[in-house]
Amino acid sequence: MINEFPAALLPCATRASYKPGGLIFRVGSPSKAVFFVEAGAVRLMRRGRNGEEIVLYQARAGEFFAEASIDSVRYHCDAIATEATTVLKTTSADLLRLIADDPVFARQWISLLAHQLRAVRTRVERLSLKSASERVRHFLLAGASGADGDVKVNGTLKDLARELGLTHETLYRTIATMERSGQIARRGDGFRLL
Amino acid sequence: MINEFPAALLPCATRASYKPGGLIFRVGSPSKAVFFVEAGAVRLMRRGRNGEEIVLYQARAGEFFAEASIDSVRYHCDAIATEATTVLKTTSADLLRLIADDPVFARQWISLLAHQLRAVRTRVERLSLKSASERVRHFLLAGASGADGDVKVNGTLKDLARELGLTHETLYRTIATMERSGQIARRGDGFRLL
DNA sequence: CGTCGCATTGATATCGCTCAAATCCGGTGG
DNA sequence: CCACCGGATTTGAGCGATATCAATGCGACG
Repeated sequence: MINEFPAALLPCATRASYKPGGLIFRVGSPSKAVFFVEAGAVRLMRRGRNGEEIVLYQARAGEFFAEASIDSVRYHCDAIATEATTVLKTTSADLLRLIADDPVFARQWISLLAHQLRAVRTRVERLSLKSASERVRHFLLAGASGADGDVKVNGTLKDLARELGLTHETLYRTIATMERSGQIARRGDGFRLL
Repeated sequence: MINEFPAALLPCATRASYKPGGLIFRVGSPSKAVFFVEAGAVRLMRRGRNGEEIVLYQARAGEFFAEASIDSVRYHCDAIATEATTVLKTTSADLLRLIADDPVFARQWISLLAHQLRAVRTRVERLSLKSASERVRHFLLAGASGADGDVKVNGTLKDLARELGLTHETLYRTIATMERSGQIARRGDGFRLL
């Protein structure tokens, strides 16, 4: 897995900084670049016809975003910095050149895309669950990476609610109910499945 | 986009046939191969804890599946033929060799993964919509490829319901309501957004 | 001709959404 | 240091949409 910006691309990359709420690109604009988050966080989102926010992806430090736009003409979503953020951006052309010239990098890039694909499919699976508590349980199972089984939540619970396809009120209530009935334990921003 | 099996892989590929309902691989078994559907259809699915089916992907003729398993140890879902199906299967090792040796194929494979990624993200967006009619509308907008704006539904409406994260009863009712109120038109297995 | 699965519609219950209000907490400016 | 502000968190009340259970028709297929 790539979690550093490839050195071979550094010469062609440009650095950009954004304030919280800053717009990086907009849905429908020509997709010329692929991005890498150096620091901060970026939210990829679209708006439904009623104006509700749909978060497609939340990219954090060390992650690429808009990776799939290499052979797409336009961006399919808005990209907005949720905090103070610096990104590196390369043109699709440069990236394609590196892929063509460097088989090792091509292999890494394929791994990256495959990993993303598995992650998004996991999310589809989660959103296919009909009950709120099942989604929370699925989330905790998938994220069970912490040593003691604790899952740390990045960002606010409100953000998590959006990721789970729930309103924040429902998520708060669901967490409270699951905690009371002894299904999960909570410690600060960490959760554990019991 | 790749819609034929790459000739360079043919020597290393093996062909297999399955009857309707035949099991191709099971969740948790070691992922050694990547598959290509020659004819028929394959459903990638998991089961929730209540036994309900969650369809992750429906692969049809000319499509790969389990593409993301190249650098994964185990399959994360079941693969089942929904009709009489023949597949070509290659080992991950052979595929990786081709990627390393043939930059043009590597490029095509990256396009394939990027395309899959966009498709799954579209589905996440759809599942994030809270109302049944919004999901139907979103589906028809995304699939608006037909000449006269008609979207042909592959498979049964029951399958579509699963893809939209709805029960089949709700989908039937939603379609009926939208048709009565003039939002969509229906002609056999084709639908149009008005 | 019987069976099986899809399509369709009805009745009902439940879960999550919506609107609303109160509290908490971190940051900011005076 | 304190007052204030905005956003997150939490809980309440009520409603509506969707799931669930149930029944029927229909076509395909053996």
